[in-house]
Amino acid sequence: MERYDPLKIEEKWQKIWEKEKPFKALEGKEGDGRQKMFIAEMFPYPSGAGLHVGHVRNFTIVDVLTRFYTQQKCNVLRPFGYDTFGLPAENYAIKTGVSPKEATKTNIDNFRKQAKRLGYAIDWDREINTSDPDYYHWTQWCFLQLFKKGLAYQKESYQWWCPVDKTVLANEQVENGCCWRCGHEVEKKKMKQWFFKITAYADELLDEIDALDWPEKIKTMQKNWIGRSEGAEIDFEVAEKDSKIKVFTTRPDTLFGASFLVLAPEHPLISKLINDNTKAKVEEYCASAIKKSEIERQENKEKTGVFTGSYAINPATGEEIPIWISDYVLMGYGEGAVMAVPAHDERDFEFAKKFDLKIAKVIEKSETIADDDLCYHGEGTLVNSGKFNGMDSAEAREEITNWLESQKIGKAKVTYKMRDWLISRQRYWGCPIPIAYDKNGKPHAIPEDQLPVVIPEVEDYKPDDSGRSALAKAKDWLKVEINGEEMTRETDTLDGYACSSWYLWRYASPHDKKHAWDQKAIKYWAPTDVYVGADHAVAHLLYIRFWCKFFADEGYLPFREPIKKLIYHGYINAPDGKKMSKSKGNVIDPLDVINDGYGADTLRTYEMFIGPIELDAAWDPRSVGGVYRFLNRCWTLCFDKNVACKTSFEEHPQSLRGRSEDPREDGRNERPEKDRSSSNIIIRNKTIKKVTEDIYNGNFNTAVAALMEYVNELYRVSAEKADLIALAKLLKPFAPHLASEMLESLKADDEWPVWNEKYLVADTVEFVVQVNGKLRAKLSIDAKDVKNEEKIKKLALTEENVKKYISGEPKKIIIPKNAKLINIVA
RNA sequence: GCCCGAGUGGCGGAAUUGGUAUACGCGUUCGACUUAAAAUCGAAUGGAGAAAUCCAUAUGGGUUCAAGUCCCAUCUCGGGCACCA
Repeated sequence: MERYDPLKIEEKWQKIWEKEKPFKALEGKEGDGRQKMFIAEMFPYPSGAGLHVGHVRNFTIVDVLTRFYTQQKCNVLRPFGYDTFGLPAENYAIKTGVSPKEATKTNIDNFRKQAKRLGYAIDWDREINTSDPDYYHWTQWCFLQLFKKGLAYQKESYQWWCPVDKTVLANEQVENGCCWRCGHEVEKKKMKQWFFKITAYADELLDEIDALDWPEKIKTMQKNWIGRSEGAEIDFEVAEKDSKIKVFTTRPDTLFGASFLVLAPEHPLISKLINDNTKAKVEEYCASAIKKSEIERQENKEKTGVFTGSYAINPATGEEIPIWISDYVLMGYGEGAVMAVPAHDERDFEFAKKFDLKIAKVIEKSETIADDDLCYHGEGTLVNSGKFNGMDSAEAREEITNWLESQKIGKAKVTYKMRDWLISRQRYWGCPIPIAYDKNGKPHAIPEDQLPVVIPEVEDYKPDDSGRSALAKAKDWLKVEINGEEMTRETDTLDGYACSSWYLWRYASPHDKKHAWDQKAIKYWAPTDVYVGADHAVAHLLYIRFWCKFFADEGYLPFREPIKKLIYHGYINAPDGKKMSKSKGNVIDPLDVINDGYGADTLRTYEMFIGPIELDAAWDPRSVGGVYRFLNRCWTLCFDKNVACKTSFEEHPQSLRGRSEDPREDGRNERPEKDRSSSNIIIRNKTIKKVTEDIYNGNFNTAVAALMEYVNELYRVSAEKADLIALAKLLKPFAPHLASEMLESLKADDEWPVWNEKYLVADTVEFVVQVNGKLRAKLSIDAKDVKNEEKIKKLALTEENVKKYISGEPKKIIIPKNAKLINIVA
């Protein structure tokens, strides 16, 4: 027998797949009648380091599903692409002078080569690359659609600015007050920037989460991120001045207890509220608060603030209340101003204590609540609240809101934590925003027939502190004529997340020169049936939902949710459980694992076996060896005739067909192999069922375990040809090269096998006998008697070891429907 | 602080959703083959005990004929959010 040589057989099959393209998605009529499946991973950023084990986990999950559905004769679209804009390529360019375009090409070539080495069932004719002008042409087109509808707009405001990468960042890209890319502390900078109005879809994004087949964890994170709060907007008149301050509160029921107002330091009305006495102090406070970094704010949560010198009038009590400024009030949320109710809000309470402000109790908690805190923020009964006294707080929220509305000084309002999506980046290596400015600085869309706006080559990629990207250095490129008018191009590029907010739809018609996506193709393929990834729980997965809803509204998409099922997997860590990183020197290179002689099949199968897919897992080199042993045993079973098929194939012509699971009802039951064979049918059918269901449910680790059990069992009972065929078919999604080799030698196709329920039951069934819930005996019951409770009871009660624990008549005997078990209560 | 998860052998992890706890793999031990080693094959492997049996799913209670699974409290770890009014 030839020994298992993964490197040799993998090369052989990869050559065949390269030539025959068996994974090409069928178009139009060819695919008719088959169920379509669109499966994709979150496309990778092709780094210079090549694939890492995390990519392999990601891509292998997709591959297992792709092959599983392909073997079931579905028409599967499994494309591949590269998310290529971004800082690493640009920083590499700054360091080495190699253009990002060139570096990207090298990296893509390497990624493609490595992905092919892993034997992935990819339709390579559908590759996309976000930095290809043929692609970003349509990213710019998408931008213009949003711009036309007013959903892409400019706003001057304070934004997170990374002083190292010299660009602004979206809220989602600031982690613990630091830049998500370089880790440096971010600063606030006031700039005019482009935004996408994602908040216009806040309600729909929230409402449709529940129906998605996504992990609960992600759904909860998105809900929290959107952060919907219901409450009221209330106008407070400023005393002796002709202006109003709007506040947002979720507790209008506490209005009578509002004893001062607090504004955010960025609040636009501040300049009107100060007087000669307070001016200097207020201006100093605001300037320093705005300058504070997020980390400084987090470290020092002690309340600070300053009095403006003005008073507002509480519309409920008519009382004059002081207006303060504090950085605990955020300009970006609600109205950037709050009515402070220190008796019933922790933060207002702290502030009032510190600055010795009035605390007025308006909610009486019920006596059953043991809460001695001076500040009570729960529900209760209204007191000191005029005509609302005695009312329940929940009811009072509605009643007071109604009263405010009748007085035209307030109304019910819903507010979200989510802000609009900041998309401007002051970087070179990104999709240029297709906008130009006229002499007056007014933005105009670049006409669609002038797209794409191609990234110009520049000498120096380095950004500076000007707040403009390196594109500003391409002087000729900056000038553009629109409708005969000379204009200057926008030099900001789009956040990379914009490029990945529509790429799934591009896969439907990746080479379309006239449209972002072809209507017929998108109708057939989308939405994505299964999407696999890690990370990006909020940002990417929220943005793509937002664009989907927008383009559905515009009539370009026939669905409102882009992803039916989401598989969100954990990371693979180093053997010590720590994150793999170059600096720690604990990185496992998947290509090394392959080339060490284990091969791609072992690597793939190991990563599916490593643990539950949603959990992080630590790399264990010894377990890799265990999986290799398993595949080796499969090989031996199939190709070493001394182990496998001790009875030669020719004696069982009926099982040569491989598909029949009913070979023994033809009068040949007298054969001595009868017993062996019937036990083979049972384990074979059990395994087919288990593996099929596990893959459906994403339990890849137990699917592999079931295959291992099957192989162990086949070593014990010795395999029939039908066993080997079933094994190879079930193994193919995980170890496609080995399985192909086996199927070729067995002269079988790879159609997914089907189990037959009637073969799942053996002739005799083992019953467990419990006394008071403790295992005391086991019975062997004839399959035909499993429903015969009287017989089972009788048999159980005659067991010596059962009698021992029973004195007299049993009180109760329970035989559950769904378990082979009898429990005697003595 | 708030909101989610999760705690099972020496290790990674199974357990039909309330029904035989520890599948599968790793590791360890013994045996076969070999001059020898590797590879491979076979056996054993939660703890205590000679055995019957008893004790074990983070801890303490509870519900149930029956709890890893459900309920209450506590502890520990991981993740997310974090002055969002």
